[in-house]
Amino acid sequence: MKIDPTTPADLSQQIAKAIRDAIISGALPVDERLPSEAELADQFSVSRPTVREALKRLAAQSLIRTQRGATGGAFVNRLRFEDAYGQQITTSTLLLSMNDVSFATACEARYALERACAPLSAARRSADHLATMRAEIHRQEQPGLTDEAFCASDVAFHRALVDAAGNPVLSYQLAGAVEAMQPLMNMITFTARSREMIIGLHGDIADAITEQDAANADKHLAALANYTQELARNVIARRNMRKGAE
Amino acid sequence: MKIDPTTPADLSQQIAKAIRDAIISGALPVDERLPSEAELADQFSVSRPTVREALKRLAAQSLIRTQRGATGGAFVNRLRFEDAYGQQITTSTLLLSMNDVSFATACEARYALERACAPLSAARRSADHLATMRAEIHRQEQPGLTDEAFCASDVAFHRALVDAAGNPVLSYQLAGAVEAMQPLMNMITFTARSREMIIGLHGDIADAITEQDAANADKHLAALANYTQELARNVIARRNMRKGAE
DNA sequence: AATTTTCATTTGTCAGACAATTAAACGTCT
DNA sequence: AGACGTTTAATTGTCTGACAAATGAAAATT
Repeated sequence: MKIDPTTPADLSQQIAKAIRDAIISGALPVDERLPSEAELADQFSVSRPTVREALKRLAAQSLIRTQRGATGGAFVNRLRFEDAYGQQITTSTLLLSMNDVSFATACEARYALERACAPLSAARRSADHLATMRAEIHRQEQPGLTDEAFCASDVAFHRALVDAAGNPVLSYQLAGAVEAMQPLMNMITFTARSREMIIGLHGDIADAITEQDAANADKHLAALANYTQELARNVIARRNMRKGAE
Repeated sequence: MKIDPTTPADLSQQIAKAIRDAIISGALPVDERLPSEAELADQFSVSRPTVREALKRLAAQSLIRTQRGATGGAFVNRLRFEDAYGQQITTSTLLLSMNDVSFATACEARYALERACAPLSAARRSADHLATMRAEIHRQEQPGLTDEAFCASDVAFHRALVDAAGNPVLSYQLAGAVEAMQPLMNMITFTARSREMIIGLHGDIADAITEQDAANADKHLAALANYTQELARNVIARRNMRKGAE
């Protein structure tokens, strides 16, 4: 592993890239121990703090883990789906909040992806996933539920629907789309009436998945997508009216 | 922003989390300048190297950018879709290579997501996207093309198809799925015969998108998914046979 | 008024030191 | 010999102080 000595700035970034490339290429396999910080400093001809900054960059991406002590050091970390979920959700949330993505765009993406999962979920759903979906619907029917709790349960319902597809790659991809929507969904305060409608559609979807009826599941998901978009349009229109009245 | 003084280890991680939470919550808006490293060190009662390690963690996630000089410092970075693509691709690639995800699973996820885009692409495709797709098909027909170049062109074709949906959130999500597959696809050395078949299906898909025929686009994408899976099964079967003969 | 110079501020890097942690090596006692 | 405590060496975590490099603002000069 070499770094370019002609561009002196950001040594820690260059070192991080060199090590990251070695991990991606497979030259450093999972659980392999990196040389100690002192050895890396020697190899790259930099100081230990600079090496440490590079290692912290990699740790922030869950590419390495560190351990203190005699046999400690930095080890190549097996990137697990659960670890990646968190990063995916953080990134997606910030992308939406920092780039003026309209609710309509985010909502469209979310339901398009979710509808892609539905046929697989219908085919492979386990009793566990069905039970989770039913439990969340039941929770959503509780009258005293706060808007935040309702939205959280909504997310849990949809994640169960996605997980039912039994494809971890899909679950990972969808985690970002579904979870990142929650702050936007929270902006839309659900009235009792709209909750009723949504719970009804959740029930229809759960029924279709139970009966392994992919076409019906898709139909009801599409209906839910349309209803959500309509709700959002109303909320936005009302907000604009209020603004105009001020 | 406070950090927990009772768990002394990993101060830089705690500081990074505190600042990250402030960014996600919106307390630190885009382009806001953070206090200087010396000031942060004072505020958190740690040394400057520790603060720097925390800032490097955030820089690794593209949450901040730094600038030297009198009016320099660390600024909250607007996370752009292009920046997020890279991280998404790195993470997806490592997830697939480190977790023994089967080709079938990855392929299923990829085509499920891509088929979710197809109806939107059919409705909204621009002349630009159509031209890109045709150009890549033309490139794929060149007889002297290496396997690597063919795969790269394949990726470009599918990215144009996804981008045609005109939804940046979808493009972001799909980037990981499509690009991360490339190393796996490269394992499958395409014969001249299979290239012909794939190019034909690409043409069918491009035709359907041109005619804004969502149903046909989906049909041909499904056919491409099936054919890819079949190719993979053959390659794997042949490899196992060779292993058995040794 | 325009240009050059100086200067203060900030990040980037380095050297050296000590604390905390950890497992292995070592010694001691039964 | 084996079990159990002790020492020790290696390694990361943190701190202090220093200097270099970049950069914009202020001051000096033409």
